Amino acid sequence: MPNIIKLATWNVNSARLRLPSIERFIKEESPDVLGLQEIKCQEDQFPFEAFHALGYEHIHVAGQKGYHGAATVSKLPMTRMDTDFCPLGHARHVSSQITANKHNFEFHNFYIPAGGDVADPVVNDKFQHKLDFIAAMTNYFTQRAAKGDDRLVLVGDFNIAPGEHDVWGHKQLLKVVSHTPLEVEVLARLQNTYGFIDCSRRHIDDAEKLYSWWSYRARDVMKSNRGRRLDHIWVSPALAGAVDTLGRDGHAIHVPCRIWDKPSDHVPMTQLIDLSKI
DNA sequence: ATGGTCGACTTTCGA
Repeated sequence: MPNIIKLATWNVNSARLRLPSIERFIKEESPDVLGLQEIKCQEDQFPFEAFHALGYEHIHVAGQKGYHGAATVSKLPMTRMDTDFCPLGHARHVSSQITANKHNFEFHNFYIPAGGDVADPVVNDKFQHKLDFIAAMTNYFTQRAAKGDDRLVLVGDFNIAPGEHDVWGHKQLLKVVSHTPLEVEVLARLQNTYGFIDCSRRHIDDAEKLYSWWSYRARDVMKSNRGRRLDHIWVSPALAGAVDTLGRDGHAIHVPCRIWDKPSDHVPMTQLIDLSKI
């Protein structure tokens, strides 16, 4: 087992329909652990065999019929954790304790609610649900943070682009769900519980545009390039050294996946973790 | 200019 492992996250918008693309991504990038969101199937419909054939022996699925859903597939041994964040009972999260070279870390895979169209919790239940879901995460990690120096990885589709250069047009999107000041604030509050490190910005300047999602509705999606950085990989401070070994080269947002055949509207991202530094 | 497109599973919802 090498000392450097690769973690990945991808909102695939249907695990079954996207399976050929997922297989291609795995062959190109060989992640050791891959968190999937929006699998859009029940657990018994998840393509376990395809992942087993690619060496992912360990699979945790939180599925439901038709909508949402998260799954984590891993080459490394995992133990399922018992956590719950969704007030509506949606399958939007799966937490796993992972063992790598005798080191343990937790891998929390999230699909935070998108929040509907109107950025007002009074008139839009979906926006309120998004805030409630993030509040449940914040409560959980606040309690955890009081106890010690845990090795945590949080990944997934957070459905919030926090920074000015995490969207194609900051001013144009200030009232658009995913980039409102209120969402940015509650995400920062979640991040502050542990002082989570935003891996995409660890070695890339805040002024550089970074996107992980582009609407299906856009024409000439890559030419117009009206993207948002909705997907995230965060690590707790105990893993800071483990993400710094390779600097900027340790992280990647795999933009070309957006123009593969039958693409997801999100692209995957990867982060290397140097186990010798934990 | 306020559309437009996906995917699952229905005659519509969530994104």
